[in-house]
Amino acid sequence: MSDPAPGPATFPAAIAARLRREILTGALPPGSPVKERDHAERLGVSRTPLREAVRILAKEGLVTLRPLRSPLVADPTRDEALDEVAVLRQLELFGGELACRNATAEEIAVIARLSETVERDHAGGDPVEVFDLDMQMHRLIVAAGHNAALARTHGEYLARLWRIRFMSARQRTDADRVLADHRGMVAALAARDTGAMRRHMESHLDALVRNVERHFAEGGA
Amino acid sequence: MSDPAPGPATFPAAIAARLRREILTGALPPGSPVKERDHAERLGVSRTPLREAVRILAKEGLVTLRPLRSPLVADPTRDEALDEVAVLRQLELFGGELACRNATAEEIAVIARLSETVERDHAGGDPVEVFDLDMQMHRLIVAAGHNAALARTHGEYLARLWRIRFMSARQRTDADRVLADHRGMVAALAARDTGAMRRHMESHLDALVRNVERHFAEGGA
DNA sequence: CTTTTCGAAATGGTATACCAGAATCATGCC
DNA sequence: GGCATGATTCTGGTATACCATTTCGAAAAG
Repeated sequence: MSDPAPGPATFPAAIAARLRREILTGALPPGSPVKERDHAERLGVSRTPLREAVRILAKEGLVTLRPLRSPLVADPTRDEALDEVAVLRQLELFGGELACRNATAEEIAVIARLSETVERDHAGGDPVEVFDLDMQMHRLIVAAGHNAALARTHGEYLARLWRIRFMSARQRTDADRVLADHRGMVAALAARDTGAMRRHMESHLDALVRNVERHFAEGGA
Repeated sequence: MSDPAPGPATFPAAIAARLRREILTGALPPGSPVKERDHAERLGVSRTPLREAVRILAKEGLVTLRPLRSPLVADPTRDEALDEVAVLRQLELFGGELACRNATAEEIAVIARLSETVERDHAGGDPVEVFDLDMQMHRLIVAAGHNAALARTHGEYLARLWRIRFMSARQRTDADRVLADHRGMVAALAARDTGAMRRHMESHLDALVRNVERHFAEGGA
């Protein structure tokens, strides 16, 4: 979420990254069609790689495919979003448990440093930047569990929920409690205390559920 | 796993289904390259849809993509497979818990009927058929949890682990304990007893872990 | 004025031609 | 004889042309 307008993206993954950014920032609003020719011309690329990029985004759940029709930018309902949060919760709790068991000292140190960075930059830093750091921390914790399949699937859910998380988080930051959760998670990880880790992660994830519910209650798109 | 040699598959999903079957049955052994031109000609289809089919299989984890190289039929190591089983375990346990809470009476009845079918056909029936029914039962239980995201992700893991599960199950059936687990799961579901459900599913999934470990210990491919 | 119908434009799906990088093998040098 | 090196062949990546279906507006019937 930093590059402004890079040159013509050549690989499908790069095209997907660009479209993903446009979707997540709202430049491509939910429900809008993703027409192959239009976006291909706009991005200075052929239909073939753009088509593949759309498929990548579809697999991530950011766009929904319709046979013989234009794909649409995904527009999950409240219940669908909560279902995804529920799965994310299970994946992340499992990741935390594995991290307590398998994380190396270096990984713990990196996570602790990142937590401090978030805490330091929280007040003055760019909210988007802080939000990305927060997500990166969760990703690192799961990665520290040393289960590649879990890390991959967890990453997919994070990507799919990025926009909702972002729009939920910017409404009310809950800054103090979020930071307290982070501190608790880092401490639990350092102590390899799976019970404490689970408690702090549950607190964190419960807050996410509340944020999402409030987001939709306030007519979020 | 029934159609012998259908006519030219026209849609990518159909092509993917055919390739999937060939991979899971071992016709395309793990590690073998999936060359676009060869298979496109063999299946009487162009490279474009076949390419998309390969991407579908890649997302399912059945083939691994390499930049500028032929994709390979996936050949997971023991640890990778066990990692995936561990995630499947979490997903399935969560599905069982949700099923106890959200399943309708009709869904419970369907699952109970299927369990009886498996039990009846187990002795004489085709092993492949029985295996598919077993997997279908797990799929139905998770689906009864009424969490679409969970069902989708769980289905992906089932597909990815199909071959290993199949080759593990055919070695030693563990028939009696498997059927006992099924009965226990159905009973727990009917009683909406999440604790009992979890215990029986854990028994089932522990057996799966043992099967996979034995499969690799015996030099499984 | 509303509704239906027909046709032109648009759009996704597929086939094919072309391009760039990689693998392979023959050849020549050490 | 072994190894580096080069050209040929093969393979995935991309662009483009063609086709089938859908869509949507205009025109005509009610």
